[in-house]
Amino acid sequence: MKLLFVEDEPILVEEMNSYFSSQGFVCEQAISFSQAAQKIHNYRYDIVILDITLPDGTGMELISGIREKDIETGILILSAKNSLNDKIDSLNLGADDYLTKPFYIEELSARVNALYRRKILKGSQNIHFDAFTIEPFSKKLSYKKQEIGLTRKEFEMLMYFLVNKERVVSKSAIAEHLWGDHFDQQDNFDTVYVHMKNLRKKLSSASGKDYIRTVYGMGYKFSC
Amino acid sequence: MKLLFVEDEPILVEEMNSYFSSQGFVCEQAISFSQAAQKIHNYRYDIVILDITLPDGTGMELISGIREKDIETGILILSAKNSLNDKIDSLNLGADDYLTKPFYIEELSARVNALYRRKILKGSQNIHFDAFTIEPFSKKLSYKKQEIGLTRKEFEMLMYFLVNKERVVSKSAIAEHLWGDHFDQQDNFDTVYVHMKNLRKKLSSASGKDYIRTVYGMGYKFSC
DNA sequence: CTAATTCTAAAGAATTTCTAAAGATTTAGA
DNA sequence: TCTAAATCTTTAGAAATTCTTTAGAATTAG
Repeated sequence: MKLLFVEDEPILVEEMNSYFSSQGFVCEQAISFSQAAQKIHNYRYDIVILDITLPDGTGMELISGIREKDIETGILILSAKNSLNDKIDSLNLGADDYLTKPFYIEELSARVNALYRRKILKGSQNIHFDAFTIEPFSKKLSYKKQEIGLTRKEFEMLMYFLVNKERVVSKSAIAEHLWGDHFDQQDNFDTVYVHMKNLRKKLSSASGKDYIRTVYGMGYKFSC
Repeated sequence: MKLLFVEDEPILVEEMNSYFSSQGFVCEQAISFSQAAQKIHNYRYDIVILDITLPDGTGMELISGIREKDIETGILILSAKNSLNDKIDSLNLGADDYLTKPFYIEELSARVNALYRRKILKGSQNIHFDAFTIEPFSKKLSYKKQEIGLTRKEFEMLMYFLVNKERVVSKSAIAEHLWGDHFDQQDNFDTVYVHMKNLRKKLSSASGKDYIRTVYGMGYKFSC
């Protein structure tokens, strides 16, 4: 469970960091909207805690930016001024909760945990890597909210890679997983090659990155 | 499970020593950064407990030194001053946990054990020798975080040596292990020689050390 | 029946593995 | 101690294997 703090007061950041780290959250921080935007662009966070009063621009844009990329990220707004307008605007844009400074860390924690529980309940057994989201139930892959059509074989192949992330999987293991008994050892791997190529192409042309590496003579390895 | 205490207060060292020894940890100590650096260079520790306020230099360098060598070593920082900066810096550099002096030995123990559990969970079925790490599932060899590409035959040969560390293995044993039935006694060992040479070269050009000694007329012996 | 998916086949690119030969080192025996 | 034989190292390139890509045929699903 990954948190991002967007906040420029180091002491507050540190306090949140240590508090949530000790609760088992993985924490990162950004001290400006631009830095936050960059981090959000490159990674995926489960909950973003966002001080909208930062000096370098409007936090509202950041909120819509997050929502554009990924509907599942929880957004919790911090605000120094108890402004009704900010509150309404940010909730309208898609924030999930709102807290006014100053606050007790325990209250923030309660709200973050509430968000966290909601996310778990909502059945977010979705799988994420970088900015990709996989919805196993509907067999859908998307990159930053944009759906990428995968065929069934491609989807199964990707799932198998994700289960075996960072491990080398042999072609026969892949074949066995995709075709079961129907796959003969005598068969050649031509069709594996073809699906591999197509899956690679779809992943890389969406993200610009390569995820599946060939380990010559041994198999393939998925990393992210 | 091997611990290293980097600490210059003899009483504290003695206390930690007896406490963790009785828990089954193997303990060593260094009373300065330079001594610690030397020990870390020569051995591999599972967890390093590091007082960053030692007088002879910056502990930050030591942290990055450890991380450069081996990503899996746990690092726990002790600090006399409750300095926020030290904490942030050291955590940023790759320390795993932080504890402020003075502390109860029980709290340190709890944190060390937490680190230990995390390490076990992380699948430490990885194999280490000197600063080399082998990840059998990802078929990866690395030296101080840097990956060394091995071909399949080289990888299998290295694994065979590690299983038979400090023993003399004959060429026919190696050949049998690498080629199974396909290897004929009538065949010559030319190809074994070639793979041996290539493996040796990769190991030595990464580390500057030779690990595989020729035992004339009998075979080869791997030591580290 | 149509469209999408899956598979086949073949060319060629990339990488590893093997072969062969020359040179170096070690051992054993004179 | 010297020499010949045996064993090992190294090199370079040939051969074999493994992988990528393409295009189109066969199959399947809607």
